[in-house]
Amino acid sequence: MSTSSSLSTSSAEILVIDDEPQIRKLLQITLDSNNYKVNLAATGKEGLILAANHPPALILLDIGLPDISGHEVLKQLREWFTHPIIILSVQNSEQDIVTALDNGATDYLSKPFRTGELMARIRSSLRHSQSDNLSSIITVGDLQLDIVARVLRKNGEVVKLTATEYNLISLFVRNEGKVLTHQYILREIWGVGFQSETQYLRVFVAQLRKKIEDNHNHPKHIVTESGVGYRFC
Amino acid sequence: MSTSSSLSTSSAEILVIDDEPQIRKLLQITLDSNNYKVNLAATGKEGLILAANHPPALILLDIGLPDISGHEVLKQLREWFTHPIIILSVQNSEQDIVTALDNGATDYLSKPFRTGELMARIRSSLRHSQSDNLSSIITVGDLQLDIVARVLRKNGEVVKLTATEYNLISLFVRNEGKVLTHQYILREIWGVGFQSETQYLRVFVAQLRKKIEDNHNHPKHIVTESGVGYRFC
DNA sequence: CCCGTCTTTATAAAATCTTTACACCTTCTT
DNA sequence: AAGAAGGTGTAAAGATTTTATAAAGACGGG
Repeated sequence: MSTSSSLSTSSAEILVIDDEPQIRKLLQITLDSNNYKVNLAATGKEGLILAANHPPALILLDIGLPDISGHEVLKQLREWFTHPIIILSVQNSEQDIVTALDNGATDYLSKPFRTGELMARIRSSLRHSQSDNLSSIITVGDLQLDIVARVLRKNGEVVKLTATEYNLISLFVRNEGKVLTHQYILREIWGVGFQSETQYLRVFVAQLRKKIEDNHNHPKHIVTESGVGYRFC
Repeated sequence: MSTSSSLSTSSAEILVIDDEPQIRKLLQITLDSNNYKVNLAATGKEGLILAANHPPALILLDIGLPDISGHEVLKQLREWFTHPIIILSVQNSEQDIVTALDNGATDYLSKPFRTGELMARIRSSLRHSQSDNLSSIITVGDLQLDIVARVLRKNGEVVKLTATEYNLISLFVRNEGKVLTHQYILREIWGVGFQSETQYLRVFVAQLRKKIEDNHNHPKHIVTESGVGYRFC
């Protein structure tokens, strides 16, 4: 996966998947002038192939594609592609946005967009995905996650976790401050097909809380968002 | 993308569709002196033709037209026209207003109206249609909605909201400045079939106000439009 | 076969949603 | 301008859904 080393902030490779020629043109010019290497795909199928053959540092994906739905492309990409995917969608399609975020989109932008804003988002997303990779230790409050060693520490002491527990806390830590829906978590940890097994999640969240919270009756790290999911702080 | 650039705030083109000569005259003078370019249509048919031949930045539409009903004009316009349409209606025709808003009107004004208020509404609508580029963080006054993280902040602090409360404030924030009818809100949040449950809405608006308004007896954000719906500012 | 881990079941507790009741405020009528 | 009528705000009780937790059963690697 991380063969595709996103180099220093500029000169990173970006894959654009969009069926509208004028948008592709605009993005090509804009990204080019910002020192990104650009690859273009006009269809979902083409995008999937290009991404697989030559994994970019970031993907810009139009959700309204003609051949395969952008949502489907996103799902297939997310089975292996861990770098940022920014969604482009037409205005006011709230449902599209929610679905896309639930399917693992990093961020989104509504068309029409100002190119300046797009560039800011690209920079921000790349910065994030880099710092994820570079510093293998992420610290949140009294917790430290060592991604390379696959170890969690609380106040310096190793917390003994099972594989699933580790995967879960890792997902939480990497998405600090963001509400993760039950479905999203289940898909990330257990895989597609387990999205209705919310009870698994409850059991493992309870176990994690016993191990990482000072007072597991008043959890400060793993916060319940009733009816939606959990948020890690 | 931004091909249909409505120019800088003034000198934008406005199309007035109204059968009453004295209203047309008044609007012509008022708009003119505010640096808008004005086109006038006396009938619905004429208005549709003018709009199609030369799309304006905003349309002022009288709902009580003699030839085609204003509602019909609105519907036909909304099949392709995405810029603001402000409705003018006679007093006491709340049903007309609600229907128009449901059909995609941006805002409404009851005749007789103060020209100052009309200008304010026009400015507000134009400002919106220019920058309705939803970014993943939308700021309105002291509130910030982070759609990606699914979190609302007030002065930087996270506001604890239930799922329904969040859905509601999200709808409001994404439609800032626009009147949302009870029916529309109920349909968006609870789904079709709940459109007569206006009491739900009152309860949840009250709860939201307690959480986001400085003084919930004098709400500044969620404003009541009596008989019609709510407007978020 | 044993041990650690995952899955499933059961149930108590918590949070949220719905409904009711009533006071209050607007708007319209006279 | 006063009263009536209808719309709105709020608290709180009841109903429902969602969540937490323990503990039993199932599974699989060594």
